[in-house]
Amino acid sequence: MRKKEEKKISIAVIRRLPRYFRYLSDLIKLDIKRISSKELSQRMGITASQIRQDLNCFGGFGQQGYGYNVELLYDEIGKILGIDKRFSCIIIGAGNMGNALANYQNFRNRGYDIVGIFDADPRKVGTVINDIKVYHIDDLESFVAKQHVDIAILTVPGSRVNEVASKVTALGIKGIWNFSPTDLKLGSDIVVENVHLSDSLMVLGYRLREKLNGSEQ
Amino acid sequence: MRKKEEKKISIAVIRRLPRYFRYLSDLIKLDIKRISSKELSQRMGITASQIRQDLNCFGGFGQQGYGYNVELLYDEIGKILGIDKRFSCIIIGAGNMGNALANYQNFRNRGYDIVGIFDADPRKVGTVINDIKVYHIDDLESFVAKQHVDIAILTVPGSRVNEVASKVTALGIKGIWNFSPTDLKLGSDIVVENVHLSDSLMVLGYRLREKLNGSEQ
DNA sequence: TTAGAATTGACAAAAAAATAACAAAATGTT
DNA sequence: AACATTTTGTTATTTTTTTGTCAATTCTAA
Repeated sequence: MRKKEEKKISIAVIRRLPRYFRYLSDLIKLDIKRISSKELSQRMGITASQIRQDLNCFGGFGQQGYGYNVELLYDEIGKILGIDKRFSCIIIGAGNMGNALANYQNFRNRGYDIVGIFDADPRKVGTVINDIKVYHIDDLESFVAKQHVDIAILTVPGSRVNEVASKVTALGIKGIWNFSPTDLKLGSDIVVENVHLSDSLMVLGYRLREKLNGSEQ
Repeated sequence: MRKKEEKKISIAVIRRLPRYFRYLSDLIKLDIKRISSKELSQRMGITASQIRQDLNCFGGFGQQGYGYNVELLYDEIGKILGIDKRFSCIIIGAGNMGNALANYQNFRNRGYDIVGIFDADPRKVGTVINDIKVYHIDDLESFVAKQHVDIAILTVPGSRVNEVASKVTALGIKGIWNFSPTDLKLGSDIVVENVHLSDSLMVLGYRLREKLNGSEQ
């Protein structure tokens, strides 16, 4: 019932956790109290074996002959993902994507507070997006000196992102959520998660064309 | 020099292609004419072996003792990704994310034309975003009857997405780029590419916390 | 209370992916 | 022109990931 000690967990497993979390959240909404790995596997379209093995990386949350208690499992995965802890985030780049992210209420629910938005455009500075103030990028240093920031969300053009990322790193921010198409070249003491939308779209295009061509034959 | 016949290419390889494409584009901008798998591997932070093996899934684009011709390789990967072909896309959901995507010029450069935006909110209908008209969701059927649509980009709330996805599927659209946090339950004749932003952010949070805790010890 | 059914956790096997190794071919150098 | 160097394409090996199996445990129902 307690957590396994220090067996390095693969990133593939980690990336599945939010999905489990979503499905469990849905089960709670449906007022389902218990679930077997078999039934969950059918809902999620993966194997029961994988679910059991994934969950066992973190400890035995289930019970033989019974399955998993939905609410308990939800809480446990939430703890693993750190939903109970809060992160302080800033958005750099008040363009369309920055705007969209600033307006996402979901992030706050998941423990991510957006405490400021930064941009180089003086016309944007001083405005407010979803109750969050827009500051000039030059005020980033003094802002970070006053208020701790865990994560910088970068929605700046690809041409600027390396410069901004260096600045952010120099200020001691340890996490970057990068929306620019450019890969960041940074040291190993900073965690970067990329969201390359164009890449994703191109993969969709490839798969779609493959499917369409395949059905012609 | 010609393409390998019908050896099924894994999705892991496909997902790396856009990244190769980006790096080659950068090399062209730097006016670099040739590159070895070794040098590219150093730039990209992966192994040379992987690059050679990935590229060989599609054919021998390199030359022993020389390496790869940057421009040629760029063109070949472009062809594989179908950059030369065009896709007709619509955005469903004219909220913040829909707006942001409608304003991305990059998609058009990559062969993805956004030909219409749809929303249920009558206040949005009739407006124009980045020269693209916003229509009422009820006009989707007649729109699709007049104009072929390959891909639907879904930026609607999670609560609506299944309903919208069914409608889209019924109209014969074969590709979905899904931005809602909900997984879509659809038949196998439709290709779905998910962009689960919350999932990505939670993974960043996990990795960041792991790093911070790890350095404490 | 007992027997049968269900289901996990752990381990084994299989499959997939990544990396390494190397012969073959082209380049560059003297 | 000869030879050392570079570098690919391909095959072999290793590692990682996924899937399958089953004893042990708990539940359920008579």
